[in-house]
Amino acid sequence: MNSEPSTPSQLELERFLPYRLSVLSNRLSSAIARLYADRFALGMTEWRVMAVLGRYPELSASEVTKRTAMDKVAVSRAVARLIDAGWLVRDLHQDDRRRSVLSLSREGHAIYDEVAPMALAFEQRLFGDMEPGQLTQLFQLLDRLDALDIEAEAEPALD
Amino acid sequence: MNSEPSTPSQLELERFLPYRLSVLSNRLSSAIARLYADRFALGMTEWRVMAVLGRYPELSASEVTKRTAMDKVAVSRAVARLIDAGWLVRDLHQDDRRRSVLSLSREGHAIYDEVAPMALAFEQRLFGDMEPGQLTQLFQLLDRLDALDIEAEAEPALD
DNA sequence: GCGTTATAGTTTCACATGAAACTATATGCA
DNA sequence: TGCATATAGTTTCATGTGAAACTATAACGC
Repeated sequence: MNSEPSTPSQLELERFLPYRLSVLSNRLSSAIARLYADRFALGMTEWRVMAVLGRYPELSASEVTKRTAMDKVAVSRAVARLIDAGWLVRDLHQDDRRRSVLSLSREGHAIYDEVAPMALAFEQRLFGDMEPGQLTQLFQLLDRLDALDIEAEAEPALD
Repeated sequence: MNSEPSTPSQLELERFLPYRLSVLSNRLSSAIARLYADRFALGMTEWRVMAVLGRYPELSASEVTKRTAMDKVAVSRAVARLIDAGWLVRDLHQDDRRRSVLSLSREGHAIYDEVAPMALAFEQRLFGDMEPGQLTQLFQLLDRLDALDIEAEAEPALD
């Protein structure tokens, strides 16, 4: 699967960047999931919610939605399961009773404290030996792509 | 969502590369899917099968599986749907009647000829303005990560 | 205040997906 | 040959997922 980019005129899956990213990212995601799925009964969506709340407690569900780039249905379900498991507590916002206020429970935080370092070590293992400059470039690329308004492109006027 | 890498000790989703890749790749995939999902009744798995067979006809299902990095169940289903739609034809291998021999039909190839350039244009729009050297580095990074034996890491001995 | 509209979050439904079981064919070996 | 094992591909089943509908609360306009 080696490759050399150069404005190809034929679609070559191995050299097609969106495809390469998709395959890679799926591999990484399931490898990371293996860090916690077996030991704790924890899916990727649930772990993402915990990861955000471990760092930023007291978020509402929609704030979690924004930070995790998951949709609100997924967050709702993940939160329900986490509360059910006792790893998350939900309060209501004082001034706006529609909003929830989510935080990890003591047990949830214990899991977070165990899983987060494993995730970081994993990342370190993958990218740790890159030169700082390259890493910076990679992040700049990611930032640039994130900022791109991709959706509007496909259809001139999407309803 | 800006970021600067530096062996962080806290898990910050915005700076966690596997997460960033996952979010980006999902965005790209659905943007590309929008290129064909509406116009033709075509899912991502089916398009990937068509993309491979458009370039390399006469593959077996398991060869498609390898080239698309999809699992064989997904390929099997995609192939069934594509045959049903009349975009794919399946023969049996002469010497090994377990193996199928898959190729796009005339209609399937017409669709391929229409979608493939759109996909390439999309890629070009995203990555076209990168410097060649940077692109080469990106591909080298992808190749390196693809080659990494990630799975074995999570559990010392996975049964 | 009161009707309209917006927002937070949940539930429903229809569909996609992966693991495991299964069928069919081929290969290895006594 | 005939039995064990491997491989190609399909089907089944249980679970995950997003879009749309829905409920509840808040904000806005008059």
